[in-house]
Amino acid sequence: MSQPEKALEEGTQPQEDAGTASDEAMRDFVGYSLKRAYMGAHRNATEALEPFDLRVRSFSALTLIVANPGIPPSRLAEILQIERSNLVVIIDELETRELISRSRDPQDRRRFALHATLCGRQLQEKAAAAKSARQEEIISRLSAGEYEMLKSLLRRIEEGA
Amino acid sequence: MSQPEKALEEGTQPQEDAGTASDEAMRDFVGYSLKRAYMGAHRNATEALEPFDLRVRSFSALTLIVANPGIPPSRLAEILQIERSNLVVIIDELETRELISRSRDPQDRRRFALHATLCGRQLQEKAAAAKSARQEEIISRLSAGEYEMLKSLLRRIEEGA
DNA sequence: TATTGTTATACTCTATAACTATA
DNA sequence: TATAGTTATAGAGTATAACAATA
Repeated sequence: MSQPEKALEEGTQPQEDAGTASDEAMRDFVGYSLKRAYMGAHRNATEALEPFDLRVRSFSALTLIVANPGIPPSRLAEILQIERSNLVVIIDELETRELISRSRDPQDRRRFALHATLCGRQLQEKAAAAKSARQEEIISRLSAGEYEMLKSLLRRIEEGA
Repeated sequence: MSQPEKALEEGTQPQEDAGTASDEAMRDFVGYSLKRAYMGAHRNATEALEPFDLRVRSFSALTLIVANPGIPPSRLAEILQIERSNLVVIIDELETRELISRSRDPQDRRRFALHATLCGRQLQEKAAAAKSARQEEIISRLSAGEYEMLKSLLRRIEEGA
């Protein structure tokens, strides 16, 4: 489809001038553009969640617990694609702040069932609204159709990788 | 444009069933999909570059040095959006492997001018070809038009953030 | 006084192994 | 024997402060 070497051969000719240095040579690697877009969105989200004392990952965990009451940590780790061992500290913090509760699953006492508390649901709702409002600043330049297209294309990239 | 809370209210109704747990509640946050697509692409790229003993970041640095001969580390750090102090170790490794060379800029002796060696250019070319071939596996499901659209949309997300 | 490259350091994120309790 | 949760730890990646050389 695209030849990344192209930029080096015909596009920007290598020049002995540091002032004109650009990242054009990396732009044919879609991962490069993905990373930069992700980094920008992540910075944006981090700032939006800061007033709620939530990091992006703890917000994601809280949101998924609100949406999936009773979810066990193992399933949550699987969805978030992080190690169970690394999820523990996130859950610990959410529980300490009384945003979620841990209770043993009666069917399988190895498992915990995670539930958001009323306080947790309320915080999640406010944080989600703030995050959405902030996200609007980024995607306001896209039409509704373009936004749906972007999500669809990202989904296909994700599934292909 | 989109209301992330929607999924919780009308889409997937919170069910006391861990088996049906999904990440649908996070899908209205474009950063979530961006991260997953980026992570997949990064894993893919890491694997493609492994035979060349290059990490994604050192490949990016080498590629930009090949494309921009004489670029100083400060400009390279700026383009890659990393701290100068963290770039030092990357440049050190590329120089130790004799893929690039450091020489003082005669105009401004504070600066270095970075150049790829012949060996460095050859390795970059081979690695870029392997990375592109591997990338094809991901984007082969997209038409040429969709691929260009994706890159354009990512660019606009990046610029808006 | 400001900038470039550098070192040292700390903090976050991620990955792995081993343990316990349950199945 | 296998799985869920947990602990400890090591490795990346990232951010900050301070310094020497140069402008």
